[in-house]
Amino acid sequence: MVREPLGEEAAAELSRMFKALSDPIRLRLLSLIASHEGGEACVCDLIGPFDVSQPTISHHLKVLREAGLVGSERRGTWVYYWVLPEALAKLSALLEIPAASAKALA
Amino acid sequence: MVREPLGEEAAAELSRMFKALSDPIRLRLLSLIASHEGGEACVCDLIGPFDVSQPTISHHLKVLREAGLVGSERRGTWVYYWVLPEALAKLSALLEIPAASAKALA
DNA sequence: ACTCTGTTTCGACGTCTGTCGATACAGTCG
DNA sequence: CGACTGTATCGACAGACGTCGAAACAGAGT
Repeated sequence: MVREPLGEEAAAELSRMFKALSDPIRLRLLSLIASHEGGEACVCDLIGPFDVSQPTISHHLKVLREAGLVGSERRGTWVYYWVLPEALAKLSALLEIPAASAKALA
Repeated sequence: MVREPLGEEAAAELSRMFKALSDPIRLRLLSLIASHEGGEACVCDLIGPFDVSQPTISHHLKVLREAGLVGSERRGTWVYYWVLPEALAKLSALLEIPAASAKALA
């Protein structure tokens, strides 16, 4: 991000990912999934902690999935979600500002 | 994010920052500022690269500023913006998923 | 003081987003 | 097959968001 001014297409794709993270419920969902034992969680584990309805949680999970941040799979009765680490790593790397680039050190 | 399930307040604050990054123009603005010589840029440097009006750019800069991602200061005729590295570092660290936590390695 | 340039604020408009209840779909177990 | 549980989709609605043109504000220079 510091080296190149970030082209239009790249910015569009990245902004879609960040948009998925721009809701407090989705952030908490992601951290619940990531911190869940085995690295994955069933939808039924994700409804309890929130005050919103089940369809709303389902909607948020869909947003996370379509942003490429989580994967999902049905196994029998339940649907499991897990985090896709490459996606988060991509965003994390983008936000790393080399200390030498900070204004204070210029 | 992997260790603790991310409390409501923390999620709310972080989601505000991610929301500021959820627009392609704001992402490009941020990278333009970060990659600009000296680590800061004048608003007049930030208008040219975009197809939107100047008030719209000003609006986006305000969003970035209120999210705590950039600082700004008027010096004479021009207003300068710079990135606040601590804020980006905070988000970057949040998104770092230890490899051992990935589902594939569980 | 006046004007000119750079920047922000204001008011309005159409679109997108989060939420809900109701409903449909998927699998399991009698 | 039929009922039951878990999950996704649909349709609707209120509120938030990105954008614009017009207007206000801030400094610099004449």
